[in-house]
Amino acid sequence: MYSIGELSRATGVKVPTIRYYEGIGLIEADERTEGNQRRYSRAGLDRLGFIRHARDLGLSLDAIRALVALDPANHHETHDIAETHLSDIRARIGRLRRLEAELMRIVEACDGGPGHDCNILEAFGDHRQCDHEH
Amino acid sequence: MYSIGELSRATGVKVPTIRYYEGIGLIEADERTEGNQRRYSRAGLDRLGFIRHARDLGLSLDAIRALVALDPANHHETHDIAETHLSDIRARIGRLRRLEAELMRIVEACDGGPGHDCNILEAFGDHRQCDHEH
DNA sequence: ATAATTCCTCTAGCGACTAGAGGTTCAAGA
DNA sequence: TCTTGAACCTCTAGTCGCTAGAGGAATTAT
Repeated sequence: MYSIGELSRATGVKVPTIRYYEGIGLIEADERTEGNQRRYSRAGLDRLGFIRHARDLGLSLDAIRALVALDPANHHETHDIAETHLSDIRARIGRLRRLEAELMRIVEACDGGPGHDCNILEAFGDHRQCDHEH
Repeated sequence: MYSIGELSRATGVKVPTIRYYEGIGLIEADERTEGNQRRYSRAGLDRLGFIRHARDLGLSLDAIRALVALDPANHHETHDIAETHLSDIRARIGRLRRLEAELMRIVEACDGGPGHDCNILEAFGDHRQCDHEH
């Protein structure tokens, strides 16, 4: 049996976060001591490790809740959740790439040299110089 | 002079958001009518447009606050803020690319076919299969 | 004059935590 | 066995960048 602190060190999830997860019904302690302290089994540790990993992958707690509630035999849904998230990530990469291009344009609006004419602030404010919508 | 609704339509920033920006001291109405309604000048509109654009670029309100407080002649700092943000965005793209690779691995852990052995949930939970840290 | 629309302030909620107060329990050493 | 100190407990409130809603006042159009 692990204490909450041991669980925290083993998974990398902070102690208050573990309690927060319990508060929203994502995990539960397997037992409590006489003095009301949480004790976790190996299964509890694995479950939290799973959640940690999924969070690192960027899934929302809601998506994770769906994931852990799944019948392990029913992997269609698991697949769906993973694929939905994959396309989300791809969309985000695309958006960030466009931002990157625009920021490069803005930074290049000024070469940083002294006594130089620089319109970087104007470039920041001006939508019309962008060739894409946002 | 523009009403808050006109400002909202012109910039694409929602009315409650404009009031929120005022609440945190980012903008101010140039005047109030007898009946206490906000009225904005063209300069106010431009300022909000600037903020909108910078938000779209992913800058935090704090970064924007720094940006609008700058002396326009001092473009070193402006440059710095833009470049810092640019490298932030590049780091985020890198991270998302790694997540993409891992999610692809996870999705491929199951071909979705019926009656097939699928370890997608295990793949989700298992850090050891990743070749990178997170 | 009336009706429709926009506006006002204020409070509370979202996700996913994080920080702190104030008090209790546990584990290890003397 | 006692004592210390670390770890634990619950509870509330704060973070960021909004968004939603209540309940009422002002403006605009007919």
